[in-house]
Amino acid sequence: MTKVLPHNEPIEGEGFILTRHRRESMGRVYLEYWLVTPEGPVKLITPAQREVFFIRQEDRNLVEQSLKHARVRYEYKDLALRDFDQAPVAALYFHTGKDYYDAKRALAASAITKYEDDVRLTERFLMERFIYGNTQFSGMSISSSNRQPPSSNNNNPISLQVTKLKPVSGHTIPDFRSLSVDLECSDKGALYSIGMTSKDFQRVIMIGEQQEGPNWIQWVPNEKALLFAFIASVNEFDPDIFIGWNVINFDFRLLIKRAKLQGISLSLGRGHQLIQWRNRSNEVNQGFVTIPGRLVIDGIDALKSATYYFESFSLEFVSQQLLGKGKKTEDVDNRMQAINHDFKYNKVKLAEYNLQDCQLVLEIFDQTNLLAFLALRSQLTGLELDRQGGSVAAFLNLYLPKLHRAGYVSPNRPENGGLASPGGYVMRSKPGLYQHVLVLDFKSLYPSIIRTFKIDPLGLIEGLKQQDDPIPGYKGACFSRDQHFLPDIITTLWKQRDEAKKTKDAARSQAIKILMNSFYGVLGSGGCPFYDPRLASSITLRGHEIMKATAQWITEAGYEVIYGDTDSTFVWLDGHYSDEDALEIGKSLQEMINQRWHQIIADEYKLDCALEIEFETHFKRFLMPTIRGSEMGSKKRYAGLKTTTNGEELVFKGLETVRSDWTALAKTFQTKLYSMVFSDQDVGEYIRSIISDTRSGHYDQGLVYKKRLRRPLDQYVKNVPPHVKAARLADQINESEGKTLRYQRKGVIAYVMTRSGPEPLEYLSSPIDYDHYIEKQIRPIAEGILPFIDCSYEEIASPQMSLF
DNA sequence: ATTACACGCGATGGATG
DNA sequence: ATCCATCGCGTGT
Repeated sequence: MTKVLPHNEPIEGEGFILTRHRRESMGRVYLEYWLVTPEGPVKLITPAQREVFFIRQEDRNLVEQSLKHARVRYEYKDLALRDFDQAPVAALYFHTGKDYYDAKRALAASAITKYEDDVRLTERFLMERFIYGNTQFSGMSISSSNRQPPSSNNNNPISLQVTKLKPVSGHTIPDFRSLSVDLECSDKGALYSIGMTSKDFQRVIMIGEQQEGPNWIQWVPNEKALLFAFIASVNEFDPDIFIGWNVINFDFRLLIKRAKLQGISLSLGRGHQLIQWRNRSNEVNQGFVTIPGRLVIDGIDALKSATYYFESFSLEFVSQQLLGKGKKTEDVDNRMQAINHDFKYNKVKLAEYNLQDCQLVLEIFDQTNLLAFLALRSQLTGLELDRQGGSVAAFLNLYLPKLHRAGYVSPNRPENGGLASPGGYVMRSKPGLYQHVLVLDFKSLYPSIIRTFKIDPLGLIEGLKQQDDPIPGYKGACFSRDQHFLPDIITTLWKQRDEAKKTKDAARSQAIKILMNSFYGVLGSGGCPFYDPRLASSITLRGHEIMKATAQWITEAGYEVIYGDTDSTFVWLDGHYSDEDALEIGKSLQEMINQRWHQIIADEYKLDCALEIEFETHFKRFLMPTIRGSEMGSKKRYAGLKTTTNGEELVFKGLETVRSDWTALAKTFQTKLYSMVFSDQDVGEYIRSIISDTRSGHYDQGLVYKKRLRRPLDQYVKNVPPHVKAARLADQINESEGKTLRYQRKGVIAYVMTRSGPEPLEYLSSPIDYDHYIEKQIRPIAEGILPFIDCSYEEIASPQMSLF
């Protein structure tokens, strides 16, 4: 394909929006979008745009006085739009960022209400055109060949002046060119080498004398040359996306720092622009990078946003879990030593190590389909590919353009975070050791309530204007029968998800599920401009009603409901049933409940019912525990035994086994103990053996507590819990030995309870306090289940105890 | 660079007697 | 010595 295009030729095409930028020149604002297209990278430049926000027309005089006083240049225009109080609004337009920000400041000072003054122009431009992820573009070419520096290769991207941008139907996942990057450096941050891999590319740039080794090693004399060689490699490979492990806050952060130190411009952009670093507010150690035309995506962040969860997000741990392979386990201190040693004496080995890390990241992305997931999310929400969180922004992207067309501007966020709304209904439970417990779940309960009862911000406003026959909500809410958007947005997503499930497109189904479930959270969050307790409560309190009525019907059908949480109902079949009988009952309850809800919602509300309950699980054995030291049934904690295609499976919810802050000893013990109880085995001997083996040191490896330090170490002031004691001890020792302090700014601490209190695992010095583990890890677990088989821990344990 | 609330449990540290 | 409110964490949905 020819790269040098004539100037001012018409071009059109289709692509995925990778990066968005706002440029200002000659007193005008332009937007720049970099696209990934089948023909390669394309840069779109929009015509000049105006910044905008809205005010009430009644405030015009005040506003104009204020703006005049602040010497702001603006344009005022009355609009046919209203705010949620039905007051007519006007737009204020600005040609420059300075005027826009000056105006915002001036109006804030005089406490004049502004609307939508925090919508970024790059986003507004796309959302108002209903462009989400992909777009169809047409425009005129801009020749850029004469603007390239001489060092550049022939990868001249296509640039064009946009005349039209349109949404695209369909969801093509672009074939991203991704490059996995990893740095090696000294403990002071001096660079040793940079590794890069892709499907068809591998290179390690290494500082050192040319020597024997694989041809993918490029030798450079010093750090300056290393950085130049890296920039050259990037231009040569021309990646859309850099990937890596903690790649933003470690690798790129360090690259920027070293380049500054060496006085080098780190021009990694597609048009040779500089990479930019921005600090996240309040967080010194975390930030973002901006590279025009390219993205940097961190594997850890990406996995988390796809709802992967690992005990540890180290590259080693995650590779083992996902790929079944990793690198050699290593201690952080020793690893640094090994790298320093290899850099001196074995550079080829260091290069191989460097390359291996790149390769593992590449394989993790491949295995998990992460980029496809992120692209799908971007296509659903219009958010940037690398955006984390952003539920509110996603909602606004989908909702605002529709709201404007319905004649309204967005309200503002509540001043003080807003009042709390009730959450899900959690039934009191009936404790016991059961046979045959069925679980029935409402599928996506909150989205289905929104769909059925037309819960919607606009719908609430319209419903409250004396309408004929609004749909009742809670806390005084009424919803319009026909004016609303959210129910239809969810219905569309729901259908798309069913499609995705049908075609076994797990990434897509997952992305849709997350988005659908985020809508309730957004409406109930003070961080969302549409927050209204009437919206949130009309969802959750309807949920309460549905749960209670459902339980009532099951009771009337002759079965006992022993527990329920938000959208699930646990039904005990008291009596002897075969597996087939249980299955039949489950199905018939499902039928009955679905049928009755459809009936009620049609008869009483004249609405279509989107509620759907599903018979999910048949537990052959089930334990609903009591609250510790009480007769009351517990909530959010239970265990059960169910049959799957792979045999029997033990399920634990909320109990110690699934809690990361309990010891391996406790988890092993609980799993074994429950499985014995569920198969009616005698447990006395097992418990006694666990106690005595613990005391004799047999399980010492399993006595480690791991707990997060969720705040900086010096901010634990009201209380000093054991894990903080251990962390402080560890860093005291680190300091006295001249080592790096490891627990000052959040993290995870591993500690052991000794006779002199909690001690960090890495500096364990006192004898282990076995009594602590027996009393605090074994005993409570035994006491959670023994009463249900008429045993007491005292009786089982004391004969053994008396020997000591 | 702003989805929610409900819940249990162990430890802490001050109050209580 | 015991009680009790609170803290801190992790979890369920």
